[in-house]
Amino acid sequence: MSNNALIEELKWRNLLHDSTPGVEDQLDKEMTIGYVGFDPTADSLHIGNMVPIMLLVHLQRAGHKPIALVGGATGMVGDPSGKTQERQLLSIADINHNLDCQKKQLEKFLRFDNSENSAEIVNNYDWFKDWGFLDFIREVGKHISVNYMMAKDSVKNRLETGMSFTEFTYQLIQGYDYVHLNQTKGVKLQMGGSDQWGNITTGTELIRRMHGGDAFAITAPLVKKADGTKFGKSEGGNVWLDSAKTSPYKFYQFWLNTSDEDVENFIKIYSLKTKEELDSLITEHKQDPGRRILQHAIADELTARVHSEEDLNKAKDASSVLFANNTAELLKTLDLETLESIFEGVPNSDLPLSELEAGIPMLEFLADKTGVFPSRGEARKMIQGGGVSINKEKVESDAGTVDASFLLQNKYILVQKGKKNRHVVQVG
RNA sequence: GGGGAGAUUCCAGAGCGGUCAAAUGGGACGGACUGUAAAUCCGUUGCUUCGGCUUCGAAGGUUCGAAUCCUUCUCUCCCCA
Repeated sequence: MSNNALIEELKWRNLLHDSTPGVEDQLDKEMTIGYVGFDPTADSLHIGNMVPIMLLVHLQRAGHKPIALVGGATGMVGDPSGKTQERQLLSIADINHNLDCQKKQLEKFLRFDNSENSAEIVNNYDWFKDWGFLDFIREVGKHISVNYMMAKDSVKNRLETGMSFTEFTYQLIQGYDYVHLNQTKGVKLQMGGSDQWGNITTGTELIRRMHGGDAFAITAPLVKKADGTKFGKSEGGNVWLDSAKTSPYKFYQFWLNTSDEDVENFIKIYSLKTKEELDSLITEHKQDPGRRILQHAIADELTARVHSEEDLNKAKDASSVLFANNTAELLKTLDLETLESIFEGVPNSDLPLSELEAGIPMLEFLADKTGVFPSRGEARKMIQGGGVSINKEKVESDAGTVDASFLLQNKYILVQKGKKNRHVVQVG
């Protein structure tokens, strides 16, 4: 077996979970066309989806051709993999909307330049829309036995709780995608998360039985945190790539807060830095973990790549003002423009100036008026616990009143709940 | 169809007539310590104008008083057919 450079790279980056025999030879032999499928379950991709994206990125950087498949057809059926319950079908309108959104995001990561290994985006709805049910079961269904399909984990795990025929069919639909791409575009590699292994091998099996050609597969491991909790969630839920759903500031903060235990693994998976660069960063980081060199490196690189250099700078400025100590005085001196750029992306609420001028009791301000706390009782308890600051000054008592004198540049009030949660009240 | 067990605050799980807004554990959140890390320790974890108010599957009933007793209903689980 050869030591293909791409495979070696995926290995040290912990991006290789499983692969079919012979992939290395195939990659050595010729420019290989590989694809990854994306499920249009949401109108944005999230950082979990970025792992298969990285597979495509590395594939292209190694000189091969990446294809991103958006699942207009598969999305209509619903992938049962890893699901314990039948999925709710999405409406066609939702699917189309989601597809469009995801396409735009995918375009950011890959190179589209009409060169030989230029990336491509395809939609499996295009080749499924004209198939009739009878044609499909005669031409495709005949090649795969129900026994084979039942043996897949995605099906086996649902035998107890039940599964619709629709979802049972899913692997055939996805499997046929591979057949189609193999026949029409010469695609010989399918990649994806390890949960896709079953679906992918149905594809290679179909190709083998229908046409007898070569077809290979690579999967990446599921990203996990060292403490066993789910990766890619922050308190607000998923960490999305869409800046409207997860602001660049929050995105940057998410990565900056990566624990020491995880950061080495994550940076290998997500960074495009070379092994040498990463090794030296890792060594440096270990000498003084308190500087959080790796956390800064991954947060900088990803915020810039997913959003932009400009967004990164704003996120960093905001973070340094919002998190540095003793900035209460500094905060008051910042001009409106600076304040606005810092507060961009920080969770916020609006408050009419007239109400503020009349003076608002502290608890009412924190709970009813701004929604920083769900109830006054909770706000009171948090103040008693020393967890609330306004404009970076600790709130000592719940009896105070908030009025116009709290305004920064006549427009904003900064509320902090605990160490990490910032909230901006916009008055006007 | 027959028999049995159960439904408690985010979860698990105590409570079995007053001392129960409800033990304990987990989670979550906050504080201290740090490095916006981990571990650890401490605190909070129904709402409140702090007088109270609304919670223990649902609806009724017994009682001075019910999460706890009774009736009906709904749902879940297990065993036998």
